[in-house]
Amino acid sequence: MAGPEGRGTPAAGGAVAFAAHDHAHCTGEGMARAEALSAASGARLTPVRRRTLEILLQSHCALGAYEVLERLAAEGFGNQPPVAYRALDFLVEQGLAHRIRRLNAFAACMHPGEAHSPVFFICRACNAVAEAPAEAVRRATEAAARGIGFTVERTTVEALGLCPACAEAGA
Amino acid sequence: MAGPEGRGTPAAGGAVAFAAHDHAHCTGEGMARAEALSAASGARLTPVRRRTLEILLQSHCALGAYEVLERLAAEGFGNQPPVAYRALDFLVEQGLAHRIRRLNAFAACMHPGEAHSPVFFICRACNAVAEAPAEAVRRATEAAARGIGFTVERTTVEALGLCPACAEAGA
DNA sequence: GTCATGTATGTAATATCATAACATGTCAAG
DNA sequence: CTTGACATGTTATGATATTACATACATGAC
Ligand SMILES: [Zn+2]
Ligand SMILES: [Zn+2]
Ligand SMILES: [Zn+2]
Ligand SMILES: [Zn+2]
Repeated sequence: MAGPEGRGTPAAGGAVAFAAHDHAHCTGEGMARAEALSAASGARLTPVRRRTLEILLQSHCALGAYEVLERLAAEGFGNQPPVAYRALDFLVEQGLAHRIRRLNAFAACMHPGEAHSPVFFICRACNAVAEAPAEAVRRATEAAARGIGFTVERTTVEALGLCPACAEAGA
Repeated sequence: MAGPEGRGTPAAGGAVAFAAHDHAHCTGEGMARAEALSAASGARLTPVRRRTLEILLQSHCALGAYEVLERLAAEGFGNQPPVAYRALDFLVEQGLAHRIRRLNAFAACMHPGEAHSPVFFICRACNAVAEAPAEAVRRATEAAARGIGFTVERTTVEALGLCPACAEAGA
């Protein structure tokens, strides 16, 4: 129902991409890709999981587990934390969503399927979040790891700063 | 009193550096640098703050705020969460400690003073943590940021994987 | 000195995030 | 129809973090 909203002020948003664009398209596209990937991998995209992904895509924001839970519960799914955490963990494992640790929140992946090591850019003024592929960052991290004999399996890269809109407004 | 210990099993550690080395030296050296930097910048390294840094340096591990609090309280400082969080936040702001989000923990900085954008390597088997400078990672992140008009102020880079010891043991 | 001001600390209460443990339901293979 | 694997629901609790307010301490005017 509601447009993009979530963490941060409603006015400011918390959008997963900075540029304006067609949300409905994102959502439809995202669900279609998720379906395809799940079918291919044999992962079971059950009703709660599917709906959880839709919620993330529709909100187009980073949402806390309890925000997701609220929406799920309002639609007749369980209303206890594990319901949301389990669905979210599944999505993260399948590469359909990401966890953003600085915000204690989750966001639908903008590039599912493609092998990617995303960087998240988080605006400290409006809480908007953008996911960008960053192969170069991954390579640099692994180079540093080799120097100390560490084997990298996953990396979390989150940058805090100002989105284009807030930088302009603040200037 | 106790040697290095904290998050994770006492046996396994959670050390802030993988290689064996002289803890006492680290601690003394670390406190001396902290003193010098605080004097230079005018920051007030008060008793709680000073002791908090010592605790991090001595433990030589990533410690949770409540673990730090426990130790502070045992020495007569306040025993409520804000006491620990305030001291830890101060240290992080001054660049004397880092917050490790994946572990909900804090660790003394191994390279205070030097401008650095650290990468943390976290062993998923033994919880050991190593801090490594990674200028190349910062540059790659900023390059990606420029592409979308984002202004980076701080970055968090945490890599999960296997430390040399655990990789060998597991192999 | 003492007064006002800013900063640091102490404490109580509460908010927020996350998981453990167990019960119930669903579905397909045997 | 039973069994086993997996998903979901629910209760309870644990772990992490912050708000709000009270108190103490420093510093610099007056
Ligand atoms: Zn992604
Ligand atoms: Zn912004
Ligand atoms: Zn450091
Ligand atoms: Zn290890």
